[in-house]
Amino acid sequence: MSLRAVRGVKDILPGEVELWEVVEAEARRLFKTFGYAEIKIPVFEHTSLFARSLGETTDIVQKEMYTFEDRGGDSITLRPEATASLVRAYIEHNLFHPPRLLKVFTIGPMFRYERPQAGRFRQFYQVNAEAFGSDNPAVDAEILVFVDKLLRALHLDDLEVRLNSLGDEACRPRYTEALTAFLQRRRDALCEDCDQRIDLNPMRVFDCKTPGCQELKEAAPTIGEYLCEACVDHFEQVKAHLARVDIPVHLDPQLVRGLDYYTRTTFEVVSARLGAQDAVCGGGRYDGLVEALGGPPTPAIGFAIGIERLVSLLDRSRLPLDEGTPQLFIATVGEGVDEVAFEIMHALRSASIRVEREYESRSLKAQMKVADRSKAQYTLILGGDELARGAALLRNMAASSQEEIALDSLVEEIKARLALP
RNA sequence: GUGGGCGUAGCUCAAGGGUAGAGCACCAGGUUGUGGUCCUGGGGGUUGUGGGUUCGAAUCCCAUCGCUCACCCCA
Repeated sequence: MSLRAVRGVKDILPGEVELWEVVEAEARRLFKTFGYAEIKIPVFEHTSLFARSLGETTDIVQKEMYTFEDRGGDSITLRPEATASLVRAYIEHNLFHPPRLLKVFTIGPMFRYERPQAGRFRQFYQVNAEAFGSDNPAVDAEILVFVDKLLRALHLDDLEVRLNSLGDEACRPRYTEALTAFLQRRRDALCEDCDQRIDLNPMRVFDCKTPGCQELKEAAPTIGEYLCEACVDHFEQVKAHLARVDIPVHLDPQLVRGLDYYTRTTFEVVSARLGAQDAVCGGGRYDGLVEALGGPPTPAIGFAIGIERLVSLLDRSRLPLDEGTPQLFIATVGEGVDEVAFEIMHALRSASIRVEREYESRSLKAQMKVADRSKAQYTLILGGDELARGAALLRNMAASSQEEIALDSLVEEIKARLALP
Protein backbone atom coordinates (compact mmCIF):
# COMPACT_ATOMS: atom_id res chain seq x y z
CA MET A 1 0.00 0.00 0.00
CA SER A 2 1.75 3.18 -1.12
CA LEU A 3 -0.73 5.84 -0.06
CA ARG A 4 -1.06 5.92 3.68
CA ALA A 5 -2.09 8.42 6.29
CA VAL A 6 0.75 9.84 8.36
CA ARG A 7 1.74 7.80 11.39
CA GLY A 8 -0.38 8.48 14.42
CA VAL A 9 -3.33 10.05 12.61
CA LYS A 10 -6.49 8.35 11.54
CA ASP A 11 -9.62 8.75 9.48
CA ILE A 12 -12.93 8.68 11.28
CA LEU A 13 -15.12 6.80 8.85
CA PRO A 14 -18.89 6.64 8.48
CA GLY A 15 -20.04 4.15 11.06
CA GLU A 16 -17.86 5.68 13.74
CA VAL A 17 -18.40 9.31 12.93
CA GLU A 18 -22.01 9.09 14.14
CA LEU A 19 -20.66 8.55 17.64
CA TRP A 20 -18.61 11.71 17.30
CA GLU A 21 -21.71 13.56 16.18
CA VAL A 22 -23.53 12.50 19.32
CA VAL A 23 -20.63 13.53 21.55
CA GLU A 24 -20.31 16.93 19.91
CA ALA A 25 -24.05 17.51 19.82
CA GLU A 26 -24.44 16.64 23.52
CA ALA A 27 -21.48 18.80 24.44
CA ARG A 28 -22.80 21.78 22.48
CA ARG A 29 -26.26 21.36 23.93
CA LEU A 30 -24.91 21.25 27.49
CA PHE A 31 -22.54 24.16 26.91
CA LYS A 32 -25.53 26.27 25.94
CA THR A 33 -27.36 25.38 29.11
CA PHE A 34 -24.26 26.16 31.16
CA GLY A 35 -23.72 29.48 29.45
CA TYR A 36 -20.60 28.65 27.47
CA ALA A 37 -20.19 30.27 24.06
CA GLU A 38 -18.36 28.58 21.23
CA ILE A 39 -15.14 30.13 19.99
CA LYS A 40 -13.15 29.02 16.99
CA ILE A 41 -9.41 29.39 17.19
CA PRO A 42 -6.54 28.63 14.80
CA VAL A 43 -4.78 25.27 14.89
CA PHE A 44 -1.36 26.91 14.84
CA GLU A 45 0.24 29.68 16.83
CA HIS A 46 3.61 31.31 17.32
CA THR A 47 5.82 28.73 18.99
CA SER A 48 6.61 31.10 21.85
CA LEU A 49 3.00 31.03 23.06
CA PHE A 50 3.22 27.38 24.02
CA ALA A 51 6.69 27.64 25.44
CA ARG A 52 5.53 30.45 27.70
CA SER A 53 2.24 28.94 28.81
CA LEU A 54 2.96 25.23 29.17
CA GLY A 55 6.40 25.65 30.67
CA GLU A 56 9.79 25.31 29.03
CA THR A 57 10.60 22.11 30.87
CA THR A 58 7.41 20.20 30.08
CA ASP A 59 7.66 17.19 27.83
CA ILE A 60 5.15 18.70 25.45
CA VAL A 61 7.32 21.71 24.78
CA GLN A 62 10.62 19.86 24.87
CA LYS A 63 9.87 16.97 22.57
CA GLU A 64 6.30 16.72 21.41
CA MET A 65 5.50 19.83 19.43
CA TYR A 66 5.03 20.02 15.69
CA THR A 67 7.16 23.08 15.15
CA PHE A 68 8.23 24.42 11.80
CA GLU A 69 9.38 27.58 10.15
CA ASP A 70 6.83 29.05 7.76
CA ARG A 71 7.73 30.63 4.46
CA GLY A 72 8.11 33.98 6.10
CA GLY A 73 10.63 32.63 8.57
CA ASP A 74 8.39 32.62 11.65
CA SER A 75 8.49 29.70 14.06
CA ILE A 76 5.03 28.14 14.04
CA THR A 77 3.67 25.31 16.14
CA LEU A 78 0.59 23.17 15.61
CA ARG A 79 -1.27 23.53 18.88
CA PRO A 80 -0.60 20.70 21.33
CA GLU A 81 -3.51 21.88 23.49
CA ALA A 82 -6.10 24.63 23.39
CA THR A 83 -5.81 26.59 26.61
CA ALA A 84 -2.84 28.63 25.46
CA SER A 85 -4.70 29.77 22.34
CA LEU A 86 -7.84 30.55 24.27
CA VAL A 87 -5.90 32.65 26.75
CA ARG A 88 -4.13 34.38 23.87
CA ALA A 89 -7.47 35.17 22.23
CA TYR A 90 -8.85 36.34 25.57
CA ILE A 91 -6.04 38.81 25.94
CA GLU A 92 -5.74 39.80 22.29
CA HIS A 93 -9.41 40.76 21.94
CA ASN A 94 -9.67 42.39 25.37
CA LEU A 95 -12.33 39.93 26.35
CA PHE A 96 -11.62 40.82 29.97
CA HIS A 97 -13.34 44.08 29.22
CA PRO A 98 -15.88 44.71 30.66
CA PRO A 99 -14.96 42.69 33.74
CA ARG A 100 -17.18 39.63 33.92
CA LEU A 101 -17.14 35.88 33.98
CA LEU A 102 -16.47 34.73 30.42
CA LYS A 103 -17.17 31.11 29.57
CA VAL A 104 -16.07 29.74 26.22
CA PHE A 105 -15.55 26.36 24.60
CA THR A 106 -14.00 25.04 21.44
CA ILE A 107 -13.81 21.66 19.73
CA GLY A 108 -11.02 20.65 17.42
CA PRO A 109 -7.78 18.78 16.72
CA MET A 110 -4.56 18.98 18.73
CA PHE A 111 -1.14 17.77 17.64
CA ARG A 112 1.61 16.09 19.60
CA TYR A 113 4.56 14.17 18.25
CA GLU A 114 4.35 11.13 20.48
CA ARG A 115 4.71 7.43 19.87
CA PRO A 116 1.18 6.29 19.04
CA GLN A 117 -0.54 3.65 21.11
CA ALA A 118 -4.01 2.81 22.35
CA GLY A 119 -5.78 6.10 23.00
CA ARG A 120 -2.83 8.21 21.95
CA PHE A 121 -2.57 9.83 18.56
CA ARG A 122 -0.49 12.49 16.93
CA GLN A 123 -3.61 14.31 15.86
CA PHE A 124 -6.39 13.97 18.38
CA TYR A 125 -9.54 15.88 19.13
CA GLN A 126 -10.52 17.69 22.27
CA VAL A 127 -13.55 19.42 23.65
CA ASN A 128 -12.14 22.39 25.53
CA ALA A 129 -13.77 24.82 27.89
CA GLU A 130 -12.45 27.74 29.91
CA ALA A 131 -14.06 30.09 32.39
CA PHE A 132 -12.18 33.38 32.78
CA GLY A 133 -12.56 36.00 35.45
CA SER A 134 -13.62 34.28 38.64
CA ASP A 135 -11.91 32.35 41.36
CA ASN A 136 -15.20 31.47 42.97
CA PRO A 137 -15.21 27.79 43.94
CA ALA A 138 -18.72 27.53 42.53
CA VAL A 139 -17.22 27.96 39.07
CA ASP A 140 -14.89 25.02 39.72
CA ALA A 141 -17.77 22.92 40.95
CA GLU A 142 -19.91 23.94 38.00
CA ILE A 143 -17.29 22.63 35.62
CA LEU A 144 -17.30 19.27 37.33
CA VAL A 145 -21.08 19.26 37.18
CA PHE A 146 -20.84 19.88 33.46
CA VAL A 147 -18.45 16.98 32.98
CA ASP A 148 -20.67 14.75 35.07
CA LYS A 149 -23.73 15.71 33.06
CA LEU A 150 -22.01 15.13 29.75
CA LEU A 151 -20.78 11.71 30.78
CA ARG A 152 -24.22 10.74 32.01
CA ALA A 153 -25.88 11.97 28.85
CA LEU A 154 -23.56 9.61 27.01
CA HIS A 155 -24.42 6.80 29.43
CA LEU A 156 -20.94 6.62 30.84
CA ASP A 157 -21.43 5.91 34.51
CA ASP A 158 -18.35 3.84 35.27
CA LEU A 159 -15.81 6.66 35.16
CA GLU A 160 -13.97 7.99 38.17
CA VAL A 161 -13.45 11.68 38.82
CA ARG A 162 -10.26 12.36 40.72
CA LEU A 163 -9.92 15.68 42.47
CA ASN A 164 -7.09 17.50 44.18
CA SER A 165 -5.82 20.97 44.92
CA LEU A 166 -2.34 21.99 43.87
CA GLY A 167 -2.19 25.14 45.94
CA ASP A 168 -1.15 28.53 44.68
CA GLU A 169 1.95 30.68 44.51
CA ALA A 170 1.67 31.23 48.26
CA CYS A 171 1.79 27.63 49.38
CA ARG A 172 3.00 25.49 46.49
CA PRO A 173 6.64 26.59 46.73
CA ARG A 174 6.73 25.49 50.38
CA TYR A 175 5.40 22.12 49.41
CA THR A 176 7.70 21.69 46.45
CA GLU A 177 10.58 22.46 48.74
CA ALA A 178 9.48 19.85 51.26
CA LEU A 179 8.88 17.25 48.59
CA THR A 180 12.21 17.92 46.96
CA ALA A 181 13.97 17.55 50.30
CA PHE A 182 12.13 14.31 50.94
CA LEU A 183 13.04 12.90 47.55
CA GLN A 184 16.65 13.96 47.76
CA ARG A 185 17.05 12.05 51.00
CA ARG A 186 15.89 8.91 49.21
CA ARG A 187 17.53 9.56 45.91
CA ASP A 188 19.01 6.07 45.55
CA ALA A 189 15.56 4.47 45.85
CA LEU A 190 14.22 6.41 42.87
CA CYS A 191 14.26 5.31 39.27
CA GLU A 192 16.41 7.17 36.81
CA ASP A 193 13.54 9.22 35.41
CA CYS A 194 12.37 10.29 38.85
CA ASP A 195 15.88 11.21 39.82
CA GLN A 196 15.78 13.81 37.07
CA ARG A 197 12.26 14.84 37.98
CA ILE A 198 13.45 16.02 41.38
CA ASP A 199 14.97 19.08 39.79
CA LEU A 200 12.59 19.57 36.87
CA ASN A 201 9.17 18.98 38.41
CA PRO A 202 9.23 16.93 41.62
CA MET A 203 5.45 16.50 41.78
CA ARG A 204 5.57 14.34 38.67
CA VAL A 205 7.18 11.58 40.72
CA PHE A 206 3.59 10.81 41.70
CA ASP A 207 2.91 9.80 38.10
CA CYS A 208 5.67 7.20 38.13
CA LYS A 209 4.69 3.56 37.89
CA THR A 210 7.93 1.89 38.92
CA PRO A 211 7.38 -0.25 42.05
CA GLY A 212 10.22 1.36 43.99
CA CYS A 213 8.89 4.87 43.43
CA GLN A 214 5.35 3.69 44.17
CA GLU A 215 6.42 2.63 47.65
CA LEU A 216 8.24 5.85 48.24
CA LYS A 217 5.20 7.84 47.25
CA GLU A 218 3.24 6.41 50.12
CA ALA A 219 5.59 8.03 52.59
CA ALA A 220 6.00 11.29 50.68
CA PRO A 221 4.41 14.48 51.93
CA THR A 222 1.25 15.44 50.03
CA ILE A 223 0.25 18.88 48.89
CA GLY A 224 -2.82 18.81 51.09
CA GLU A 225 -0.72 19.12 54.24
CA TYR A 226 0.91 22.25 52.92
CA LEU A 227 -2.00 24.20 51.47
CA CYS A 228 -2.35 27.72 52.78
CA GLU A 229 -5.53 28.76 54.51
CA ALA A 230 -6.97 30.41 51.42
CA CYS A 231 -6.39 27.32 49.30
CA VAL A 232 -7.80 24.99 51.93
CA ASP A 233 -10.87 27.15 52.19
CA HIS A 234 -11.26 27.27 48.43
CA PHE A 235 -10.89 23.51 48.09
CA GLU A 236 -13.36 22.87 50.91
CA GLN A 237 -15.91 25.05 49.19
CA VAL A 238 -15.47 23.26 45.90
CA LYS A 239 -16.10 19.96 47.64
CA ALA A 240 -19.08 21.38 49.52
CA HIS A 241 -20.68 22.60 46.31
CA LEU A 242 -20.21 19.21 44.71
CA ALA A 243 -21.65 17.39 47.69
CA ARG A 244 -24.69 19.63 47.61
CA VAL A 245 -25.61 18.39 44.12
CA ASP A 246 -24.43 14.83 44.69
CA ILE A 247 -21.56 14.79 42.27
CA PRO A 248 -19.32 11.91 43.34
CA VAL A 249 -15.60 12.60 43.30
CA HIS A 250 -12.61 10.67 44.47
CA LEU A 251 -10.10 12.77 46.39
CA ASP A 252 -6.62 11.97 45.22
CA PRO A 253 -3.91 13.82 47.15
CA GLN A 254 -1.30 12.61 44.68
CA LEU A 255 -3.03 13.81 41.55
CA VAL A 256 -0.71 16.16 39.70
CA ARG A 257 -0.70 17.60 36.21
CA GLY A 258 1.91 17.66 33.54
CA LEU A 259 1.44 21.28 32.63
CA ASP A 260 3.04 24.00 34.68
CA TYR A 261 0.21 26.48 34.69
CA TYR A 262 -2.22 24.64 36.94
CA THR A 263 -3.08 25.99 40.40
CA ARG A 264 -5.56 24.99 43.10
CA THR A 265 -8.40 22.81 41.80
CA THR A 266 -7.16 19.99 39.60
CA PHE A 267 -9.10 17.03 38.32
CA GLU A 268 -8.96 14.11 36.00
CA VAL A 269 -11.58 11.65 34.79
CA VAL A 270 -10.27 8.15 34.24
CA SER A 271 -11.69 4.88 32.99
CA ALA A 272 -10.70 1.40 34.01
CA ARG A 273 -11.75 0.25 30.55
CA LEU A 274 -8.97 2.11 28.78
CA GLY A 275 -5.37 0.93 28.54
CA ALA A 276 -2.38 2.86 29.76
CA GLN A 277 -3.90 6.09 28.47
CA ASP A 278 -6.83 6.13 30.82
CA ALA A 279 -7.57 9.83 31.22
CA VAL A 280 -10.67 10.90 29.34
CA CYS A 281 -10.74 14.37 30.74
CA GLY A 282 -8.29 16.58 32.56
CA GLY A 283 -8.38 20.09 33.79
CA GLY A 284 -8.04 22.55 36.56
CA ARG A 285 -7.56 26.09 37.66
CA TYR A 286 -4.79 28.28 36.31
CA ASP A 287 -5.10 31.55 38.13
CA GLY A 288 -1.73 32.91 37.08
CA LEU A 289 -1.62 32.13 33.38
CA VAL A 290 -3.51 35.07 31.91
CA GLU A 291 -1.28 37.51 33.71
CA ALA A 292 1.83 35.53 32.86
CA LEU A 293 0.95 35.86 29.20
CA GLY A 294 0.54 39.60 29.44
CA GLY A 295 -3.10 40.03 30.36
CA PRO A 296 -4.55 41.52 33.51
CA PRO A 297 -4.54 39.35 36.64
CA THR A 298 -7.38 36.96 35.84
CA PRO A 299 -8.30 33.78 37.63
CA ALA A 300 -9.44 31.04 35.29
CA ILE A 301 -10.28 27.37 35.12
CA GLY A 302 -10.70 24.97 32.23
CA PHE A 303 -10.68 21.40 31.10
CA ALA A 304 -10.19 19.22 28.06
CA ILE A 305 -11.94 16.04 27.03
CA GLY A 306 -10.23 13.62 24.67
CA ILE A 307 -12.85 12.72 22.10
CA GLU A 308 -11.18 9.56 20.77
CA ARG A 309 -10.91 8.13 24.25
CA LEU A 310 -14.44 9.13 25.11
CA VAL A 311 -15.82 7.65 21.90
CA SER A 312 -13.98 4.38 22.50
CA LEU A 313 -15.94 3.98 25.73
CA LEU A 314 -19.36 4.58 24.25
CA ASP A 315 -22.00 1.90 24.01
CA ARG A 316 -23.64 2.54 20.67
CA SER A 317 -26.75 0.60 21.58
CA ARG A 318 -27.56 3.25 24.19
CA LEU A 319 -27.11 6.26 21.96
CA PRO A 320 -29.35 7.91 19.39
CA LEU A 321 -27.13 7.47 16.36
CA ASP A 322 -28.15 8.95 13.06
CA GLU A 323 -26.93 6.40 10.55
CA GLY A 324 -28.44 8.33 7.67
CA THR A 325 -30.83 5.51 6.90
CA PRO A 326 -33.10 6.45 3.99
CA GLN A 327 -36.82 6.58 4.62
CA LEU A 328 -37.51 5.63 1.06
CA PHE A 329 -35.62 3.76 -1.62
CA ILE A 330 -36.46 4.11 -5.29
CA ALA A 331 -36.20 1.13 -7.62
CA THR A 332 -36.91 1.30 -11.32
CA VAL A 333 -38.00 -1.24 -13.88
CA GLY A 334 -37.77 -0.90 -17.62
CA GLU A 335 -36.40 1.62 -20.07
CA GLY A 336 -36.88 5.35 -19.84
CA VAL A 337 -37.99 5.60 -16.22
CA ASP A 338 -34.71 7.06 -14.98
CA GLU A 339 -35.80 10.63 -15.64
CA VAL A 340 -39.09 10.04 -13.87
CA ALA A 341 -37.19 8.56 -10.93
CA PHE A 342 -34.89 11.57 -10.82
CA GLU A 343 -37.82 13.95 -10.82
CA ILE A 344 -39.69 12.04 -8.12
CA MET A 345 -36.58 11.80 -5.96
CA HIS A 346 -36.22 15.58 -6.25
CA ALA A 347 -39.83 16.15 -5.22
CA LEU A 348 -39.50 13.84 -2.22
CA ARG A 349 -36.26 15.37 -1.05
CA SER A 350 -37.77 18.83 -1.40
CA ALA A 351 -40.28 17.61 1.18
CA SER A 352 -37.30 16.69 3.43
CA ILE A 353 -37.77 12.98 2.94
CA ARG A 354 -34.56 10.95 2.97
CA VAL A 355 -34.45 9.22 -0.38
CA GLU A 356 -31.87 6.87 -1.82
CA ARG A 357 -31.75 5.08 -5.08
CA GLU A 358 -29.80 2.54 -7.08
CA TYR A 359 -28.38 4.43 -10.03
CA GLU A 360 -27.01 1.54 -12.05
CA SER A 361 -29.61 -0.24 -14.12
CA ARG A 362 -29.68 -3.60 -12.44
CA SER A 363 -32.35 -6.23 -12.08
CA LEU A 364 -35.23 -5.39 -9.79
CA LYS A 365 -34.09 -8.22 -7.56
CA ALA A 366 -30.68 -6.61 -7.22
CA GLN A 367 -32.23 -3.23 -6.52
CA MET A 368 -34.46 -4.74 -3.86
CA LYS A 369 -31.40 -6.23 -2.25
CA VAL A 370 -29.76 -2.84 -2.10
CA ALA A 371 -33.00 -1.37 -0.74
CA ASP A 372 -33.06 -4.02 1.96
CA ARG A 373 -29.47 -3.39 2.93
CA SER A 374 -30.11 0.34 3.11
CA LYS A 375 -32.73 -0.36 5.80
CA ALA A 376 -35.15 1.98 4.06
CA GLN A 377 -38.64 1.80 5.51
CA TYR A 378 -40.27 1.92 2.09
CA THR A 379 -39.30 1.13 -1.45
CA LEU A 380 -40.95 2.96 -4.29
CA ILE A 381 -41.00 0.77 -7.37
CA LEU A 382 -41.34 2.67 -10.61
CA GLY A 383 -42.40 0.27 -13.35
CA GLY A 384 -43.59 0.86 -16.88
CA ASP A 385 -47.01 -0.70 -16.30
CA GLU A 386 -47.89 1.48 -13.33
CA LEU A 387 -46.33 4.62 -14.78
CA ALA A 388 -48.51 4.19 -17.87
CA ARG A 389 -51.54 4.73 -15.67
CA GLY A 390 -49.91 7.45 -13.58
CA ALA A 391 -49.08 5.31 -10.57
CA ALA A 392 -46.26 3.55 -8.74
CA LEU A 393 -45.87 0.76 -6.22
CA LEU A 394 -45.01 1.59 -2.63
CA ARG A 395 -43.62 -1.34 -0.68
CA ASN A 396 -43.44 -1.42 3.08
CA MET A 397 -40.22 -3.34 3.62
CA ALA A 398 -40.82 -4.56 7.14
CA ALA A 399 -44.37 -5.64 6.43
CA SER A 400 -43.60 -7.04 2.96
CA SER A 401 -46.76 -5.43 1.70
CA GLN A 402 -47.22 -3.05 -1.17
CA GLU A 403 -49.85 -0.83 -2.66
CA GLU A 404 -50.35 1.26 -5.74
CA ILE A 405 -50.20 5.03 -5.31
CA ALA A 406 -51.12 7.75 -7.77
CA LEU A 407 -48.16 9.84 -8.85
CA ASP A 408 -49.92 13.17 -8.44
CA SER A 409 -50.43 12.59 -4.71
CA LEU A 410 -47.19 10.70 -4.17
CA VAL A 411 -45.44 13.13 -1.84
CA GLU A 412 -48.50 13.56 0.38
CA GLU A 413 -49.15 9.82 0.56
CA ILE A 414 -45.57 9.01 1.47
CA LYS A 415 -45.42 11.78 4.06
CA ALA A 416 -48.58 10.39 5.63
CA ARG A 417 -47.09 6.91 5.86
CA LEU A 418 -43.88 8.25 7.35
CA ALA A 419 -45.97 10.23 9.83
CA LEU A 420 -44.46 13.50 8.65
CA PRO A 421 -46.35 16.80 8.88
C1' G B 1 13.53 7.94 22.16
C1' U B 2 13.42 2.32 24.32
C1' G B 3 11.27 -2.62 24.39
C1' G B 4 7.52 -6.75 23.16
C1' G B 5 3.88 -8.74 19.58
C1' C B 6 2.08 -8.82 14.58
C1' G B 7 1.90 -7.95 8.85
C1' U B 8 -1.76 -13.79 3.98
C1' A B 9 -8.59 -11.76 -0.15
C1' G B 10 -12.69 -5.85 1.38
C1' C B 11 -13.06 -7.93 6.89
C1' U B 12 -11.74 -11.99 10.62
C1' C B 13 -8.28 -15.64 10.28
C1' A B 14 -6.05 -20.90 8.40
C1' A B 15 -1.93 -23.07 5.88
C1' G B 16 5.04 -23.51 9.86
C1' G B 17 9.51 -25.84 3.07
C1' G B 18 6.07 -28.96 -2.09
C1' U B 19 -0.01 -25.96 -6.84
C1' A B 20 -2.52 -20.04 -1.21
C1' G B 21 -7.59 -21.69 1.72
C1' A B 22 -12.16 -20.94 4.87
C1' G B 23 -16.02 -17.96 7.04
C1' C B 24 -18.28 -13.30 6.40
C1' A B 25 -18.93 -9.58 2.59
C1' C B 26 -19.57 -8.82 -2.78
C1' C B 27 -21.65 -10.36 -7.88
C1' A B 28 -24.84 -13.67 -10.87
C1' G B 29 -28.49 -17.52 -11.32
C1' G B 30 -32.58 -20.64 -8.97
C1' U B 31 -38.07 -18.75 -15.85
C1' U B 32 -41.16 -12.43 -17.67
C1' G B 33 -41.07 -7.01 -12.49
C1' U B 34 -39.79 -7.92 -5.86
C1' G B 35 -35.41 -7.79 -0.40
C1' G B 36 -34.31 -10.64 4.28
C1' U B 37 -33.66 -17.37 4.85
C1' C B 38 -31.98 -21.35 1.58
C1' C B 39 -29.38 -23.74 -2.80
C1' U B 40 -25.81 -23.36 -7.01
C1' G B 41 -22.01 -20.85 -9.36
C1' G B 42 -18.48 -16.69 -9.76
C1' G B 43 -14.93 -12.62 -9.20
C1' G B 44 -11.17 -11.29 -6.04
C1' G B 45 -4.08 -12.25 -3.26
C1' U B 46 3.32 -10.53 -7.23
C1' U B 47 1.37 -13.69 1.32
C1' G B 48 3.90 -5.34 3.55
C1' U B 49 8.64 -4.34 0.70
C1' G B 50 13.78 -5.68 -0.75
C1' G B 51 17.55 -9.13 -0.48
C1' G B 52 19.46 -14.14 0.94
C1' U B 53 19.32 -19.77 1.75
C1' U B 54 16.93 -23.78 -1.23
C1' C B 55 15.52 -27.86 -6.89
C1' G B 56 11.35 -25.30 -4.50
C1' A B 57 9.82 -19.91 0.45
C1' A B 58 3.54 -17.31 2.94
C1' U B 59 6.67 -20.74 5.76
C1' C B 60 13.84 -20.34 7.26
C1' C B 61 17.61 -15.93 7.63
C1' C B 62 18.83 -10.53 7.14
C1' A B 63 17.24 -5.72 6.30
C1' U B 64 13.44 -2.24 5.79
C1' C B 65 8.59 -0.16 6.21
C1' G B 66 4.05 -0.33 8.62
C1' C B 67 0.57 -1.63 12.47
C1' U B 68 -0.03 -2.61 17.55
C1' C B 69 0.83 -2.79 22.91
C1' A B 70 3.82 -1.11 26.89
C1' C B 71 7.62 2.39 28.91
C1' C B 72 7.51 7.63 28.72
C1' C B 73 3.78 11.37 28.56
C1' C B 74 -1.10 12.83 28.69
C1' A B 75 -6.80 14.05 26.50
